[in-house]
Parts: sequence; C-alpha cells; structure tokens
Amino acid sequence: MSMKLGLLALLSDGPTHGYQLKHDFESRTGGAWLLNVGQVYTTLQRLERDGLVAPAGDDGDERRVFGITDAGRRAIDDWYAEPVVVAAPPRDELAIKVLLALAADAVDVRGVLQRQRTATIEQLQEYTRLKRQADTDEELAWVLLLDAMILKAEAEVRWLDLCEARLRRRDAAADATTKTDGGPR
Amino acid sequence: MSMKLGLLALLSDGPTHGYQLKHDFESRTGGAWLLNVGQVYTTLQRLERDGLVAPAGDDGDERRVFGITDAGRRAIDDWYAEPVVVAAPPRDELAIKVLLALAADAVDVRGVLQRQRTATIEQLQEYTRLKRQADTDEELAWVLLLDAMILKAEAEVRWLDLCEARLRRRDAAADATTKTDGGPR
DNA sequence: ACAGCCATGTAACTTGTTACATGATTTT
DNA sequence: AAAATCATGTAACAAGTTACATGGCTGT
Repeated sequence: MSMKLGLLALLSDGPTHGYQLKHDFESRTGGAWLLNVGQVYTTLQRLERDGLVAPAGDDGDERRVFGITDAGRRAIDDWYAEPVVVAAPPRDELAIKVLLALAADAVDVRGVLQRQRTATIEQLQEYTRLKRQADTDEELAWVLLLDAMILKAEAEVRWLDLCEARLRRRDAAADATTKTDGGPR
Repeated sequence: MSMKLGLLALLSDGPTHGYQLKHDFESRTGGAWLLNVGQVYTTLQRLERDGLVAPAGDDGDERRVFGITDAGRRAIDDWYAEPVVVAAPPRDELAIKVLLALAADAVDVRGVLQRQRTATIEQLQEYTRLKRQADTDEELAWVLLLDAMILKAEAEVRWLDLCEARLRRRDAAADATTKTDGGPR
C-alpha cells in the first residue's frame, strides 16, 4: 500500500509523468529508496484502474502525464490524516522465527538469538557510521531514515536480550523443579 | 516469505496435514496469529511446487499428509542459521509517509507526527495492559510478542520526537537566516 | 557512430489473503 | 435434528517486483 500511496502523494503536488515520479520519489527519500521504473508504470495503471489518478495533459504529448482525481485527493488526505496502525499480528519475520524455534526442540534458539544479535549490532554500527557522514551533509530525509533504522535496530537488540533473559529464567525454573521434586519424567 | 517458512518449520518437526498446521501455528504464536485455513492449503501447494514438501502418508487416508523434503530441510536449516536482515530500503509506511509529507508544503507534517504519536502511545498502553495479564498467565510466546510490540512502539515514539526536534531545529535555522540576512526572498 | 539518459510500457511471477464450496464427523 | 468442528480445496485478486522490448534525444 505504501508504494501506491507514495506515488499518489507525489501526484497530489501536481501532475507529472512516470519517469519524473521515479526521480521525485528517489530524491525525496534522500536517494535511499530506489524504484524500478517499471513498477512506477504498473502502479500508475492500477491507480488509474482504481480511479485515483487520470490522464491529464495535452493530447499529442509523447509523455503520458497523470493527475490526481478528487477520489485520489480524498485518499491521500485520509492517508495523512489517519495514523499508521500496526497490523495485528505484526508481520514480523524475526518474531515468528524465534517463536517457532522456541517450540521446536530440534532448534538451537540460543544460537538463533545470538546470531541475530551479532548481525543487528553490525548493522547498527554501519548505520551510525553513515549517520556521522549524513549529519554533515544536512540531508534531512536521509538523516531521518537513518534515525528510524537505528532506533529500530536498538529496539531489536533489546528484544533479543529480553528473550535471552526470559529463556534463562524459564530454564532456571525448570531446573529447580527437576532438582526439588524430580520434575517431569 | 515468513508464512511459507513458518509452515515449513512446523513440518520439519514431522509430517502433518493442513488443518493441523493451522492449529499448530496459532498455538505456537500464543493465539496471537490467526491463519485463514485456505491460506495454509495454498501455501502447501506452493511449497510442494517448489519441492520443499511432498505428500507423505498412507494412501487411502482422507487427510492429505505432507512431509518435508531434503531441500525443505536445507531451506529451514538455512533460515534458522541466517539472521533476518532488514531490506534496504526498509518498507516502512510511516517513514515514507513522513518523508513525503516533509517535502510537500501543502501537508501539515507536525499534525501527521502528532496524530501518529497519540495513536502509538495509545497502542503502547493497550500492549502494556495486555502484558500485565499475560505475565500472570505464563504464556511465553504471547509475552515475547508483546515485548516486541512494546519495544517497537517505544522506538517509534522516540523517532517521532526526534523528527519533531529536527524540524524545530530546521525551522529555527531558517528563521534566523530570514532575520539576519533577509533570507530567501 | 556510439554511449547514455529520457521515457513508456508489457509479461510474468511471487507472496499474502479472502470468499466460497463441499463434505465428514462429533457434540449437544 | 441441529450446530459445531474437522478437513480439503479452488477461484480470484492485490501488491510488489523484475526482466525485457522499444524508441527518442543528447553529448562526445
């Protein structure tokens, strides 16, 4: 949904053609978000199908200029007016992976957590490195994106640590049970 | 990708049929992740097409039992062995929305940020409420999922605050320019 | 002439997802 | 007998994504 609405948002600033949309989108995201041009055109077709954009422009122009329709304007206003709500359940690959690993006794959950932690911390360092550079460049979009990725990565590390802690606590409890009352046979 | 791999992970614990997979998946995610049964069957078809699972079982059974293949075993081992890497760019609806709002002067970015902040904090309170209950129930899967959602929501709030701060700083800088040297005409 | 960008588009495919049809078995 | 649950499946669509074909225009 974000791609469609992203292009629609760009079109709400004025009619343009597909190739320009690609460039606008990329420049507004600080060059961090590159689009395959083909995708822009397919998305435009689908937006037209849904009545959110319409061909607007001098017939006889080789470039196909699209403009936003009233319905499109309404859609984009709604988008900005409504907060983004997380889907329940969150489509979170890491979470599902850990939960499934947890229940499968053939899988080394600890290993999964540790490998993920290492990888995420590496990413965090890379982001921090990039941010030092971006801060001097004053590219607001790119800086904000990096902020977001850093905060997310930090949250992920914290979650991994929490998982470890809860696992240790659970294992300790199970251990205590086996020692005091023989535990599960 | 996570749905497919999720079912495959379940099958790596032993062959079963579609309906059972649905129940396993839901119970292992603490009931937080409900599946449409139809999706399980379509996903199984696709896994079979890709050679990751194969019909395994007594012919003549009314239930279609599937087992994991060697290729499937390899795929699931890889999944657990490799950390989940964030796609660059992150497909983050909130981030793209804020970045696009930032560049469009017809949009009230401050409003977008504030409405999102309110909504996210509300969610945070709801998660916290649910967690108090889950903590007593000792449902590890559900507790871990809530942990993840809480940490993510907190990170989101922090990011929104950071955005606000950076916007204020930018506006202050622009203001200073207009006052001292006349600024942009 | 040739490289490279501007520009448009189509075909094909993937995953996720829902709505619907169908019937057997079990519980109330 | 009716309701619920078990169980399997298909049709259809949305959204994202890539690979490819095609041609004009511009600078060297």
